[in-house]
Amino acid sequence: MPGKVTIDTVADHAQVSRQTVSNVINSPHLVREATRDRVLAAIDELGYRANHAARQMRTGRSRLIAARIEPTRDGINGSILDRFLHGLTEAAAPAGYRIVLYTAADDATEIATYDELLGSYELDAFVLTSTHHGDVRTRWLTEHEVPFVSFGRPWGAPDGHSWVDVNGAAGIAEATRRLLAGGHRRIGFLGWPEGSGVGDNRRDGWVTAMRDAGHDPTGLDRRVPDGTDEGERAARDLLSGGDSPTALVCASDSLALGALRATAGDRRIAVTGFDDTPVAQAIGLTSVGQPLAEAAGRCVELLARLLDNPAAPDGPEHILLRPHLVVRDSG
Amino acid sequence: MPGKVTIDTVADHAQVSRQTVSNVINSPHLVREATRDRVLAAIDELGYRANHAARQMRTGRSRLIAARIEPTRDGINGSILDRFLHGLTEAAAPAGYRIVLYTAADDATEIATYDELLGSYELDAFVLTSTHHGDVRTRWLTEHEVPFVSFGRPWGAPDGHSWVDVNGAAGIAEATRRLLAGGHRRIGFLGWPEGSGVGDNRRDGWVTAMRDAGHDPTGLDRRVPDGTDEGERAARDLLSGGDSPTALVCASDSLALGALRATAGDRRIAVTGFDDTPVAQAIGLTSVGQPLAEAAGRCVELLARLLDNPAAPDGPEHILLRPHLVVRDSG
DNA sequence: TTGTATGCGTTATCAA
DNA sequence: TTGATAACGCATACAA
Repeated sequence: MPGKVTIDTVADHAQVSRQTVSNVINSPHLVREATRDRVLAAIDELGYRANHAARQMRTGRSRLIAARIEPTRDGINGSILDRFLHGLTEAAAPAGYRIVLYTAADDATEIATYDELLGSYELDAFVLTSTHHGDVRTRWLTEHEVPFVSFGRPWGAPDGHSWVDVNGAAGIAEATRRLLAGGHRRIGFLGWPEGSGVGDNRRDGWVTAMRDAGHDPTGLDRRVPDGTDEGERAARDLLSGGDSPTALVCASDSLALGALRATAGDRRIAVTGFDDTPVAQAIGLTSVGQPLAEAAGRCVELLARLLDNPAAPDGPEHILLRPHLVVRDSG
Repeated sequence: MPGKVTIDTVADHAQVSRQTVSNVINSPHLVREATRDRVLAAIDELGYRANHAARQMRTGRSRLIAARIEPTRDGINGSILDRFLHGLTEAAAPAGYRIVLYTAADDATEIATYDELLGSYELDAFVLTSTHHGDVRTRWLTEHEVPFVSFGRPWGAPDGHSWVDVNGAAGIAEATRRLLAGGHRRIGFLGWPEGSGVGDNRRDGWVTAMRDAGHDPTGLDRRVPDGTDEGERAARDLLSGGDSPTALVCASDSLALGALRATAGDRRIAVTGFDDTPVAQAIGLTSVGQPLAEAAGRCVELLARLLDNPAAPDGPEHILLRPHLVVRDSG
């Protein structure tokens, strides 16, 4: 420990005042080049790094962004948000931000956590995930004037904030069209119960693709809670009738895995999943992959812009990313 | 925004000095009960929360713990550390700490990150993961007197620091013994090349269990880099000879998945994996599960103790956790 | 272009 | 048991 290097140490070393050092760091254009070089050299030589706490106290900004880490729900789908977190961490660092983690069981406790986090840590912003219908979190944050971006559209709510999302409908539509191009006509859909923004959107993609190709999707879908067993049951049900589907497009890899079990190795029935999870990779399931790293990067971009222009002259921005189909053996 | 509530606001409200408020918070025993109650009431009423930056500046402690998030290597095994992170976040919060994320491609850049993180954010401690032979990170942290705990033993290095680990050998031994009890005699092992602490340890479990049961493990193992394809090839190789194994114990779920492919649905050949990943759950693979939440909790415990007693009178502590076998269809 | 003075909110030291 | 004062390291307004 070579003694703490503060801005004063640097000032002494470079034979300038403390203020000049501060200017070199925060407003370099105010300082004559020769002076600046001397200060920079001193900073480098001494290994000076601005103390975060002191700066935060003065500016009120912590350069910390909070993000939630999920309490490991479904093992299959759980990994997506983790991958998003990876991306967030990687994108935030070069922008000078760090990611702080928190967990919350539901919206109410999440809001309580906001309150606590903001009160003591003075976080600069939040990245919300898993937005849904009737999401009270966005309203709370807006009312408290906390900068935030959501990964996920504000389903059913006004677009009062910036968000980044992936066009699930487009992804499912692409998967469906690919099957149509492959000669399939009766393509079923396994999705979630009505009312989930994400789920309804994915189903829309299937409906649109079918209609566009002149096929009536009526009766060809089942809507069940997410899960492998649920998917298996629904798929059996769908496949048991007369005129049963020759292909199944699913809203998640869990459902798709269940469907695959239901087809019991009958390779003629094509199955596609959603999210390109490790499970899909492992078992050779064709799946729609989300560009998570890009989504995370965009979130950081939007946030950085938001934080730099507190006046927000641009208004909220919305970015809709296209997913990509990863074709594997399953059809 | 009802105006910032600082310690002075509380002091005014409770008719005491600022210092007394501080004492109520940090050294309650110094304050008379009546005074304390009055202050506490004021704190509650005003919704006061200590400003983190100011406290940090004074005490030099940030109550922030850094942990690495992996750059999504193998999709199958990647999830383990994420689950560990979940546990860390959950355990840290009640102890008054938060987890800050960072990424690093290798040990060298990780050390550079330590330096930067410590210099500017003044993190209190680090949680290391994926310790390995010749790990330079632990030495750096020790030399710089940075408190840290590792999840993973210091393979081949002196136990100079506290760590938490899971007894992989015991887990593999248990899996092996279970197969022995089920009548298997020729039990093969699929592991990683020699030199990886974790891998060698897992293999030891198999060797020990076999020898204890009076069986010679010689020639019954293959050691390959982790991966599904590698596992499949190695399993084929192992199964192709005469007197081929009737069961395969694997060092990872990736290898086990490969082995499962090699057995091509021959249910008589039992396969077990390691880590109880989502993939194992999805395909019904028997696997050894690590108590990740508990490991994370223990890490926080050790860290908290370390940070409270900077003198470290206890010396480093070591905690070895037992994994548990999750039995599924695969044997 | 550079320097001086001040304050951010907290805790530690010391005196009362 | 309580209170006054200083100090942590930095950035800003203002003066030179």
